[in-house]
Amino acid sequence: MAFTYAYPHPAVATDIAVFTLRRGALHVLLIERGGEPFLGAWALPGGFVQPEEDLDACARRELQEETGVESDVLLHFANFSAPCRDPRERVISVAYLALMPSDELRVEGSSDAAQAQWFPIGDLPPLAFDHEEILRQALANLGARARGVTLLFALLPPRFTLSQLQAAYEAVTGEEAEKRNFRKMVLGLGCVRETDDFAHGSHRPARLYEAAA
Amino acid sequence: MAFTYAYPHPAVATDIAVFTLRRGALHVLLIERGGEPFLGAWALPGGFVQPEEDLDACARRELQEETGVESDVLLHFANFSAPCRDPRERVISVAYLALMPSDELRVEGSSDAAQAQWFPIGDLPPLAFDHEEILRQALANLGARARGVTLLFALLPPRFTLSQLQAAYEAVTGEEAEKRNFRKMVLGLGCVRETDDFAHGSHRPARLYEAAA
DNA sequence: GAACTTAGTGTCGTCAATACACGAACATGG
DNA sequence: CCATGTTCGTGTATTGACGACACTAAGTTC
Repeated sequence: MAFTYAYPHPAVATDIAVFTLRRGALHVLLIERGGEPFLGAWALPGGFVQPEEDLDACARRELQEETGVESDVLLHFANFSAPCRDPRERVISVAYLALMPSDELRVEGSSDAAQAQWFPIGDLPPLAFDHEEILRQALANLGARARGVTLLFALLPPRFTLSQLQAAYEAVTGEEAEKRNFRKMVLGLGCVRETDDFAHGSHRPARLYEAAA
Repeated sequence: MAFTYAYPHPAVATDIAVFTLRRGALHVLLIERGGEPFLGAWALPGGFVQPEEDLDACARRELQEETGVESDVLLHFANFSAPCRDPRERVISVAYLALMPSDELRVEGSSDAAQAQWFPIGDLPPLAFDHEEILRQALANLGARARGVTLLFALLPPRFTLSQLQAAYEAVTGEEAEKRNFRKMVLGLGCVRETDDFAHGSHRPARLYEAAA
């Protein structure tokens, strides 16, 4: 066995708050725990870091394992390290937030998760561990970063209308935006490029945009 | 022994980039390592998390032990978790940045540190581990947060002149500010309160300000 | 083809940020 | 003590950004 430092080693896990939009409302993905502690309770997906991966890779792997999806956006936003946040032993949680377009949801259970399910923000069950606090901070962080707009692309399909983008903006920040000003801002930022195609289906078709190079 | 999760446990440490201003230039505190690995190399202060403390407390304690000072500002900004960043075993580093007024420096060595010393940014020795990368990110993060101005109070004595504040702003962000506009901005933010005292010593005395309630 | 619904646009007023120059107050040195 | 030098401290005019606001355009649906 290799040398190890003479200090106690805590367990280290990542927890991921995965957000998506469904019918215009922000939802978060929760799993029902399949083991102790908190058997049967809802929790954020996540798991322990493996020896050969860094924390980003751990979060990406756990997300893949527990939801079957890969997210372009996977952002670390805080650590949670209270000594007793897990009743069994010390676990330091490295918290990430992830975004995905609602199309790509393939919610599946796994060994650690009896089931996985989307919950609307604002109608959440009680959560295991300190996950309510983690989720609170994830939402605050997401809201702050959403002002840059580019983050929101990860909540939308590859091509989207400006109305969709605005709806995402409003759902995430909680603030209403004025249509003309919002469009001016987005186009002014230069972060979208217009395509020649239009979204049909309801009333007047809307031009489709995509993320700029 | 209590139950432990059946996953390998990495070592977890905090590393702290402590900044101060000396003669108008931003400096960072480095220690000369007193043990292997990287014996004799310069490194950021830091150390392993103890069972009964959370990460913030760990950073605060290490800062106290290795520099003898307590900082009001101690901010987590990133994790560093490449599996091989420490040659002996896996160590996940939780990186903090701290600020302190140049008055309060009591640089002392310790068991882990042969000596501690302030280095000007821009004239740094080679650093141990991945500490050069950590420091780079700390500087970028500090620069971004300094625009809020309130963070800068931690670099100054309790009462300071607006010229001092502006010098701190310029040293940290690297950008020059226009005197009248800078004062307008600071006073407009309402984050400082003027006192009835003045700083004497050179030429015309400058009014002293303090952090607003 | 009439009615409905969403898409898309331009202007004006207000406010914030920028650039810019000089008199005031004190220290220093002759 | 007076002249000089240095930093402190202020106001205005211009410009660009942001917010409010109402109507026409284009398809869909009935």
